[in-house]
Amino acid sequence: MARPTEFDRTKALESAMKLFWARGYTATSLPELLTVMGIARSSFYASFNTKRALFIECLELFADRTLAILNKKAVKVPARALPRAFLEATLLEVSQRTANHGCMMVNTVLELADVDRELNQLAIKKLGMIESVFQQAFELAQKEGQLDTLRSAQELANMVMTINLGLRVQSRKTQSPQQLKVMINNSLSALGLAA
Amino acid sequence: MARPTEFDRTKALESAMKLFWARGYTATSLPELLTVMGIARSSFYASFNTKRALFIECLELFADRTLAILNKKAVKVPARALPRAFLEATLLEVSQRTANHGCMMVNTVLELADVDRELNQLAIKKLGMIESVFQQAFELAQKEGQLDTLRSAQELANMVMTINLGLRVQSRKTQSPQQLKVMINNSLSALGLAA
DNA sequence: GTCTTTTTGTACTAATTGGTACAGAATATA
DNA sequence: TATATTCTGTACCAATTAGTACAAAAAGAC
Repeated sequence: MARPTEFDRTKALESAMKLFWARGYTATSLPELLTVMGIARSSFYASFNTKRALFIECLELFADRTLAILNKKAVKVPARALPRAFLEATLLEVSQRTANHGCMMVNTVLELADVDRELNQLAIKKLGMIESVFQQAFELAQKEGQLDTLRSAQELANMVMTINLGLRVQSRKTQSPQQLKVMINNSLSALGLAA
Repeated sequence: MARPTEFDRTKALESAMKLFWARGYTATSLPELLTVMGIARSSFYASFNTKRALFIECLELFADRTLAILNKKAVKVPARALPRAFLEATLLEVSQRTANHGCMMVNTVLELADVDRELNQLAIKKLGMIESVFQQAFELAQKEGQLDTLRSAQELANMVMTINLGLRVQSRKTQSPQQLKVMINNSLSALGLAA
């Protein structure tokens, strides 16, 4: 065998993900990708096939990380505190620059809805997985009597998602962390999940 | 003078707006625009200068129409019924295809946040005008004792906007009118504006 | 040190991008 | 009907797009 280690695939993927996250699929050009990834054109095609395939990998990386944050919180805090824990972790406990990038799944849904059905559906599926985690947490909490049953777990999870999606848009329109904090508090209190 | 009427500028602008609304700024090419507008390349540049200038015109057309709907409802229904009237008018009382396009301002904010600061700011400004209408309606209603003052008009308007933004994202992920209706009801009831 | 393999950089390609130039057609005014 | 003006269609432009070809360099295996 010969010349094994090449560059650092994981780091390159990470850099590409950040750029796609900030600028979207269409507006990100291959030369820009190569620059931030720090690799040559031929290495790119050898390792990632196409721009589109790379985008899918990036979207899945982003979704996996988001789900990891959510699942980690889900085993640490009670279900009624999960929405707050998730929103604060992803919107407040990050740099303002990161918060301003919003959520890559949400960005993708809006950018590609009528442009690339397949990528759009992938993003929608990932958002559905987030919603499922909330729903299952609420179902369990309701069974154990830790959460009132005025609303079904399914309905409540859906409402949390609507709020979540709304806040992701808010976070893309250059909001300060203070403003975002107020919005999170108000939204959660409206849902009866403030405490 | 000679040859006055050219094509129908208003209709061409309308067609362009619909395409930008559905596909966004970057993914809409000039040939596509010419096709739906039904005009030749030279006529296009004579009447609309550049693709970017056309987009600005379209965004302003969309915002004007949205504000017109909101203002019309604002003089017809009490302030606490305004959010519902607006959401139903723009999400339910339109074709499903139209609802699935979401809101052009929201789409623009997410697509161009880190791509074209100027267009992004324009979309943000228009969304701010929507929020202002809600705020002023709430202020007046509170002065006249028709709306409780548990929350300030400013806070309430902001919460309505977060819900509104969230529902625009929901509407882009191929939701049925029935699902959207449920989401609208649940969101408004969470805000204490259900009745 | 030689061989083999996989890297890398550069030079391409064909298609598409937004935008321009310009000749010729069309039409209102005179 | 002649003129002036503004339209339209086509042909172009330079730049950029994603993707390919290939020679040369690099490095482990033997």
